[in-house]
Amino acid sequence: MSITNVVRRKRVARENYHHGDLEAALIDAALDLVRQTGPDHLSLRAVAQQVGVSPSAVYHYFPDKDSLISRVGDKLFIDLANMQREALAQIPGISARAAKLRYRELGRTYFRWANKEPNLFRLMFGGFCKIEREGDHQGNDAFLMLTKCLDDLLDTGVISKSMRKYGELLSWTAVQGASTLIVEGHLPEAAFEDLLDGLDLAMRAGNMRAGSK
Amino acid sequence: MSITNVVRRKRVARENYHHGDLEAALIDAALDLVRQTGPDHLSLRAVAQQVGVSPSAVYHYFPDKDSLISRVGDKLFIDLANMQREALAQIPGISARAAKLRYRELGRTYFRWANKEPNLFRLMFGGFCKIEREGDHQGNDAFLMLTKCLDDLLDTGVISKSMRKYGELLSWTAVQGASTLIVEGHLPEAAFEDLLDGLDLAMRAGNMRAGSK
DNA sequence: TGTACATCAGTGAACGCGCGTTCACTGATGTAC
DNA sequence: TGTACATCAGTGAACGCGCGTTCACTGATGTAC
Repeated sequence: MSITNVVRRKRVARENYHHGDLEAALIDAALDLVRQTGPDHLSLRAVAQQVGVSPSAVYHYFPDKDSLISRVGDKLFIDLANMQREALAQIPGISARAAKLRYRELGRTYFRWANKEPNLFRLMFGGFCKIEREGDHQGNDAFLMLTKCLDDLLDTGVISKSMRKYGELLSWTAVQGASTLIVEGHLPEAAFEDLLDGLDLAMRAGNMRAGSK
Repeated sequence: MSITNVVRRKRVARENYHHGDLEAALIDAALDLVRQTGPDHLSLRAVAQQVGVSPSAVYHYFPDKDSLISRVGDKLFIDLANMQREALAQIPGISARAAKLRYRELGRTYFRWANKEPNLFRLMFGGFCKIEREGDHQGNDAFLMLTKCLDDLLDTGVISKSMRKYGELLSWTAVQGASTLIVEGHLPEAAFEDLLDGLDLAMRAGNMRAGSK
């Protein structure tokens, strides 16, 4: 079947009896409902209703409710990575200044995402969706962007060689933890910028000569 | 009513018709069920059944299900703080070495808690229980212990004055984030000790002279 | 010490509801000739 | 181009269930005299 064929079929189908891309529509609807009501409280029937389809139709695309939720989780991780990619694209350049801005912006984007949509953040990190390849963070886009950022910071002499080793780990965990603690009300929102300042300073540990402005 | 009176009444009651301390028993049972099945999936009826009491009895002690869950959350925070207190008590002394060990043990206890009982950890930080006084972390026991640890590290010259300022924030967020990311399968378990190493190094940033072994 | 009574801590039935999942089905669509 | 047929993408009714919450109640307990 040619691509053209697929496209034509979709277009025609969408207007009539067949939905066209029900799978994607279900994921989007589920995402929207999670956003509004939280990851617990998501119901299959509500998702189907939102799309305007019978509950049983869902089972043509997902074996059960959990796998639908997992797919929503997958999409959220992709969305977050895309958001970070766009943020980085706004700050080009190989200067130390640009590298520093990119590093902070990467963290801010992560936090902003969490803070703006707490329920989506909870779905991602609250044990609702299974991680397919455990611990395989290396392969994911967001992690690669962080690695690139840290490499730039090292190359431009902003951070120390000795701290570079812990760069991804310390940055990711601190930003993740701050996001959770702020979202859940354990820390005030302003704490996030403080944390970025702390990370800036921390990442210079080991050779202060290179850490000058 | 005297204390003796209360105690006697409790003892007698427990054996007969009246439960004696149903409120605490319900919280314990709820905690146990959350531990097994996760914070979503907790049902009032199951809690009542576990205690051996009718579902409606719960309403003599809690206005609704959510407030029971919140009470479980409160207890968990207290339990964690107690566990940390006990861990610190095992490492007395005012030496730099003791201070360093206490600092690491504080983080490890937090992580061990999360890793051993993921469902309880999810209840605490997954948006299931309302925080009564938002952002009032200063008052809580665990935070005070962390502050004390960091003061000791500063006094013994292990960490820098400039990083001391960010001590609580950076330590708490990093440990919290690492716990979440490891529990949820985004990072391998071994990453936690790496993180502690990274934090040790980071906290010396600003004046390396003081950071010598 | 014994009795009458108020209070207290629970019961048990019922409410209305929404849930995930199954199943046989139907009507639209695409395809072969 | 027209027709017969297979396939595909949905429907809708039903299943059995467990849920949170309410309400009138009852039997045990504590208290006053």
